[in-house]
Amino acid sequence: MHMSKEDAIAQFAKVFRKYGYEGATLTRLSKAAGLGKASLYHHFPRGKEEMAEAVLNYVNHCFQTLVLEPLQGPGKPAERIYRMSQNIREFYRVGQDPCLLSILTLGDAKDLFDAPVKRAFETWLDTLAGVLVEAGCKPAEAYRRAEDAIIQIQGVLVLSRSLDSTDTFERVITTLPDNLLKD
Amino acid sequence: MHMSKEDAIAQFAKVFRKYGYEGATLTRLSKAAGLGKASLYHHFPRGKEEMAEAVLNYVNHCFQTLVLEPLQGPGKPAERIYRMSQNIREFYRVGQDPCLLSILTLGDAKDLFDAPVKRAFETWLDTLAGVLVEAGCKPAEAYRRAEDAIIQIQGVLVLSRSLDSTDTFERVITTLPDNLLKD
DNA sequence: GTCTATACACCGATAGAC
DNA sequence: GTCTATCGGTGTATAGAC
Repeated sequence: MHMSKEDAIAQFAKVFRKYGYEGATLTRLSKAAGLGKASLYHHFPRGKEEMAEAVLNYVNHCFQTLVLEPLQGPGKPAERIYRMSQNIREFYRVGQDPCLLSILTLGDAKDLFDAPVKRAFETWLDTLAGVLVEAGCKPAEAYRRAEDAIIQIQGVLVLSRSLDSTDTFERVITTLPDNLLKD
Repeated sequence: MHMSKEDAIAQFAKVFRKYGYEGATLTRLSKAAGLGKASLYHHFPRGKEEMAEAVLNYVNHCFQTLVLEPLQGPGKPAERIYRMSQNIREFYRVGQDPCLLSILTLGDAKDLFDAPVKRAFETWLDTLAGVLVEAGCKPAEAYRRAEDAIIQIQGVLVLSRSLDSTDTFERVITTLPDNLLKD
């Protein structure tokens, strides 16, 4: 391989995010990896489905590092939430990248990946709500606010893509910590 | 045709929403319309792209009737916003239907439909902001709140689909009018 | 206006040379 | 480990009978 397997998977992620599961054809994946189609099967014997699994694991790993670990790490709750917000800005490239998880809820991919996608969102919800409880929120209120934050992020990704603008994404990310911690 | 052209287009809409533009194959569209593939070309000579255009027009028309007209119609701003919220609940079938506009921002469809999709969101934003101005908001604040409302709706559609639950959708729609009109 | 049959490109996947 | 060549299937689209 010209690039490492992890680099290839990172390139695959771009293809799956942009075209969705059905639109991520072996031709596109092959070009993204700089390998012939047949060569992909040496690294991913079960084909496209295995490539998508690898992408999902890779993205979950990035998400873990950039979003979840800052929330669980040291520092005051407010600082941790600020760190998460800044890293979310990076993770979604200022709203220019669609969320891979949400992409995998469409078409054939939904049936293949609904369990891990659901788990990923639940983990995010629980982790964020945990920090808010630590900051003094009652559990029910913390969970509601965590939901609202994730809704805001997913929503602004859709709107940014539709309007082809990063302004609203910036605004939402900037105001996210205060919205979570208000009162 | 067993069904009217409009009925067929409504069936097409389900296919495009569920599978995306690339995943909406002629075989699936053919089954949805109850017609052979070749027959589709009698009604939509330019093929799949023309079918997607028809779906977009149809959905925009439904959206106009259910969401925009209530906002522009008679009654106090608060009543109109409440009516919009209830109709949004219906329009997205309590969060069980993905937003067709957001679906068309992915893959090949993005290049084909980005202009009309952008226009649709801008119209929604402007109409909603107009009502908030009428309710006493300053224009900048009204626009910001309109953005937040649409972000919430798009976001909760993603989350509802990912968690396979309608609870959060119900909560967001219920609290939407108060959030828009608070203070 | 709908159908069967078909054209041709591309799909995911495999065989086998190197 | 990567390639070319190829498979069977399906994609979009068209021709022509009825």
